[in-house]
Amino acid sequence: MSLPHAILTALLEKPSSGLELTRRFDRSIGYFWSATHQQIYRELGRLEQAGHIRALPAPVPVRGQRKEYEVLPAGRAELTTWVAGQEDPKPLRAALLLRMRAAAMVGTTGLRAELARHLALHQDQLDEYLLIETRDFPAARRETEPDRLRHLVLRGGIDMERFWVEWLTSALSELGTE
Amino acid sequence: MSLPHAILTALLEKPSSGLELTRRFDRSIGYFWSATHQQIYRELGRLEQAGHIRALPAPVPVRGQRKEYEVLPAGRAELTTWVAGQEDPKPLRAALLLRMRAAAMVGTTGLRAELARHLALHQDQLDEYLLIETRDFPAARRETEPDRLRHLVLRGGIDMERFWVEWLTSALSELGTE
DNA sequence: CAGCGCATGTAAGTGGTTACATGATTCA
DNA sequence: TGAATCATGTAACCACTTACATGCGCTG
Repeated sequence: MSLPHAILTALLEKPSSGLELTRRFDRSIGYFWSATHQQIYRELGRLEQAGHIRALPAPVPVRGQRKEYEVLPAGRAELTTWVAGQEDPKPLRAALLLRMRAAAMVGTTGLRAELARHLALHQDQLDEYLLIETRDFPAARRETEPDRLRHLVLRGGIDMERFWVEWLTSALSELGTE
Repeated sequence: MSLPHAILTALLEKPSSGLELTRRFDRSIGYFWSATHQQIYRELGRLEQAGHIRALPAPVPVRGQRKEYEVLPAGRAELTTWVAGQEDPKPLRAALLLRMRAAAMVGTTGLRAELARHLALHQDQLDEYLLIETRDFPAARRETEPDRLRHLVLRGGIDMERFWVEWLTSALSELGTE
């Protein structure tokens, strides 16, 4: 039940339309909670139904017409409650690790290429995060609490990508060139 | 579409019944691809249907009677093909990071406790993995390729937990005691 | 033979993915 | 005015989760 709270957070940061949200999920929010536009529209409907958000007054509500949403007090309250809640970490779900374990039984044919491909992808992602860090969080901007929190989140993404880059590098070197 | 391949791998390592598989998923396999017994039974049915596995001959096939499965050549071939396949890494899905980002908007009340709780959980998991490592992968057992691969997988789990422990530690210290 | 644990299943609900549909706006 | 793009949505499907159902075998 995290998507609605992801949307509430995004809308608190800045009121947006469905498509704007989709783009912001593709960029920042989606780095730790991705969502497609179909999910987002469905959830926007539910949140409006529940009285957590509302569409800003528009002349005529027609399909295809841009609709901007903002968070209502009830929505902010809901999010505040959720922040204080508990949820156990989900066990890791890594198909690549599974592939490697399977390779232990049926041979490593084709595995190396996939490891190298993932290494490149994670390296790219890491570079992108580091770019965002220098752009959005220069030393001067790490003063206020909200900024420190958002920076911590980004640090999480950065360190996660570092983990993958290091693990993949060592895996490739251990597998050798064959 | 990874669950059937997880099951094929497990059954290649050792033919098992549904419940045995469930237990093994709770232990080793589930550390990177978890599954409940309901998923496993359903998938066993599909795999048998597809001719990838078969139930070992039993006197009378009755409900409630233990059924042992083994992998057929077609199943091994399917797994071999899958190992050589490609699949992009799924974006991270971490509710805790989302909570922190939400906290940047509505305040950190209750957040610290949850971070501390997760830290303890990840620390425990890390300890368990390290125990498994010393037990199952002493230096002497890292010779053969299958063992080296399985050890790499475990190393992935270990380093992932280390990442969380380190990130949570630094997050807690940065948040202060308040 | 009652109760409990083992083992295999069924059913309903939820969240996420993929494919497609439709209206509005802009611009060549 | 036709095509491309923006924007909002519907529908079908699939994997996973949660709750429950049923049968076997052992033990007190």
